Amino acid sequence: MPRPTRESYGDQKPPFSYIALTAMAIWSSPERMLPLSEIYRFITDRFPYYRRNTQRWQNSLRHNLSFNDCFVKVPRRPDRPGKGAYWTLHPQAFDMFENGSLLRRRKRFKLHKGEKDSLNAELAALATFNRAFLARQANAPLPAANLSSSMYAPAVTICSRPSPEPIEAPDTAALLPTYPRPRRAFTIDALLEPEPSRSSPSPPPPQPQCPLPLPPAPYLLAAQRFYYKNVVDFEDQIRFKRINKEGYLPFYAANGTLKDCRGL
DNA sequence: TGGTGTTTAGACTTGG
DNA sequence: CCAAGTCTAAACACCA
Repeated sequence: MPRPTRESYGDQKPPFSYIALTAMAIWSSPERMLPLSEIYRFITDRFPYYRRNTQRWQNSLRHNLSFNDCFVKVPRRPDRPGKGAYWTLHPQAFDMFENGSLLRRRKRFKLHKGEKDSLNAELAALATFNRAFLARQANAPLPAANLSSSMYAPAVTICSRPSPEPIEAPDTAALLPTYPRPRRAFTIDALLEPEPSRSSPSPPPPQPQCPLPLPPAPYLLAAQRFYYKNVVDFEDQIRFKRINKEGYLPFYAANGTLKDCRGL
């Protein structure tokens, strides 16, 4: 029995749920997040079955994105306006599919209320920041370089393996910025690194000169760390060897991307 | 105005 | 058999 490949489905409906297809699309993207239109494109590119009746399955797919906690909507960067947000997988959802099988999930991925509230608060803060940023930029535009923030889609790079370091459950409280603080590059790295030393011998006390509340709890950094710990290492453990018997994906995760298993 | 996102509802499938 | 998971449809709101 030949291995199922993405090409072998032809016009047949692939044995993947919409959740799995969406996760696959997100997973395959370099930044681990995609706008809705790109998710559509991933699916239609790879599975000819979905090139027809688009209204039906796209409605279902959108339903799944909204309904399932495993998908997280990430606001666009303020300097990259466009239609719709980016979608990513919740960090705890990376192991949602048992042993890499995307046929059926173990169980529904459900956030506890506290977790959901916390996540919503983060995203709401990010959206608020966007609005405040745009309002301020309308008065005094900032150089574009200041916007190379990795907090927004699609600038987060989850696929690149960070330098080896002990990875623990992200302590979001520890990642909260302190106030007041001087203006600095608005990147996660910049926000997390120690305050830059100043050349002046007696630096003035920090002034509350940053009128914008910085977004709290860099959720995306947590996602990045979780990805490194649970997905990148995951590739070394399994390569979907039971692909024929149980219909596992013809892909495996490697270096942050999906590779084709045919020929393994 | 069309694409996007949310919500509800019901039917069907699957696993325990 | 029941609960969980999935699929489909539909209505509606929001926004670029």
